[in-house]
Amino acid sequence: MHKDRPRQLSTAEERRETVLRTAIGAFAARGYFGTTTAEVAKAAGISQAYVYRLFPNKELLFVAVVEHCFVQVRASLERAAAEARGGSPEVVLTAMGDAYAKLISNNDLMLIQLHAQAAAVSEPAVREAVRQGYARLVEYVRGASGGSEEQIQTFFAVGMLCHLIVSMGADEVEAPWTRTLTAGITHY
Amino acid sequence: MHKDRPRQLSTAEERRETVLRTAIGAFAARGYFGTTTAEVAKAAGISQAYVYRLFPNKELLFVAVVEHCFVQVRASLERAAAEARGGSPEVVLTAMGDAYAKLISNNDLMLIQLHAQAAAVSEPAVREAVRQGYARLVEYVRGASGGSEEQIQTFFAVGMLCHLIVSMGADEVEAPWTRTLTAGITHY
DNA sequence: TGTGCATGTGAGTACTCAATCAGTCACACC
DNA sequence: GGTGTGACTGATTGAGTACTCACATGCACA
Repeated sequence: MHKDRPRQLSTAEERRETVLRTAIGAFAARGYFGTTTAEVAKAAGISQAYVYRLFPNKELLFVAVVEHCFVQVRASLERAAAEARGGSPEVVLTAMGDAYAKLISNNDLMLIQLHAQAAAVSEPAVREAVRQGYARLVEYVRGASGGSEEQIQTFFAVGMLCHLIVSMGADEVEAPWTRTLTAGITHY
Repeated sequence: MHKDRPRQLSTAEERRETVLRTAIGAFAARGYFGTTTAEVAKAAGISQAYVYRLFPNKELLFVAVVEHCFVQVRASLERAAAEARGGSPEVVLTAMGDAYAKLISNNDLMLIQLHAQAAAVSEPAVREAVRQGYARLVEYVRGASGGSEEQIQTFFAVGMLCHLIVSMGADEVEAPWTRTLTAGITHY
C-alpha cells in the first residue's frame, strides 16, 4: 500500500528547483487561476503544505515559474546566436527562430508564456515579470542579431503567432486557414 | 437601504444579450477561470442564479461571450473592407488594421481573445469556438483583401503582437524595447 | 549515542465557487 | 378580479480552494 524506501531528503534549494521544473507542466494546461497548488505539489512529489514553505504564496510561485521559463528561452537563443555568430541579421534571426521552435516542441514552455500574458492583465507581480522577461529578450535579440527595428518586431510577432497556433491546436487541423497561419513556421 | 423602483421585466432573449455585452468587461480582467459567475451576474444587474437560467453552465456562457466578440471583430473588419473596396491588398489590409485598432481601443474585446486563447488549451468547447472564430476571420480577410498568403499571415501575427503589448501594458512603459515592439502600431 | 535543526507532512481552517431549487413577483389576457 | 406563464431571486449545497500549524522524521556533527 505504501513504499518503504527510506525518505531521501533534499536541500530546500534543490526542492525549489524541482518544483520550478515540474510546475511548468502543471501550470501549462490551465494557467494561473485554473491550476491548484495541490496539483503543483503532486507534480513535484511533495505535500501541498510544503509548497508554502518553499514559496510565500501562489502568485510568487507562478512568478518564479514564469521567470524560470524566460531564462530557458534566453539561454536557448544565446546558444543559437553563438552558433550563428558573424552571420547576417537574417541568418542569426533564422537560427534563433529555429532554436526557439526546437525548444518549444514540448509545448509547455510556450503555454506558460501565453498564460503568463493572460495573468499579467490582473496580477501586478506577473505583469512585472512578463515585462522584464520580454525587455531582456528584445534587447538580447537586438544586440545578438543586429537586425533592424522591423526585423526584431517581426521576430516577436511571429513568436506570438506561434502561441496562437499552439493554443488552439491549429497544427492538428487540415484547412486552408491553418495552412495560411502556419506557413513557413518550423515545427518539430 | 434599497431602491423601490418597480422591477422591470425583460424577455429572456434581451437579458441574454445584456449578459453577453456586460460579461465581456467581467471576463476581460481575469479570464475564464479567474472570473466568477457572481461577477458576471453583478455586471449584468441580475442574480447569480438567473445566469444559470440563461446559460447552461459557465463554460458555454464563456463560449457565447467569445463568439460574440468574434462577431464584433468581423463586423468591424467588414465595415473597413467595404470602405476600402477596390483598393490594393495593402490598402484594404491597412484599413482593416486601422479599424481593428479603433475597435479595441477599449481593450476588453482584445483581452477576451487573449483569455479565450488561454482557456482553449484545456476547454474543448472554447477551443472549438476560437478555431471557428479565427477560421472565419482568416477566410474573410483573405477574400476581402485579396492579399498574399504572407500578407494575411503577417496581418494576424501583428494582431497577436497587439495582444502582447496590451496584456503587459507595454504602451505605458517608455523604453527602447517597447518602442521596438509597438513601432508602427496605431493606437487610439 | 544523543541532540539540534532543516526537511517534510496530516489534518485542519475559513472561505469561495458553480450549480440547484423552491418559491415570489410582474404582466398579458380573460 | 382572477389566472396562467415566464422572469427572477434568496437560500443553500457540496465540492473545492489557498493557506496554516502542530507535529514527525532524517541527518550532520558533538
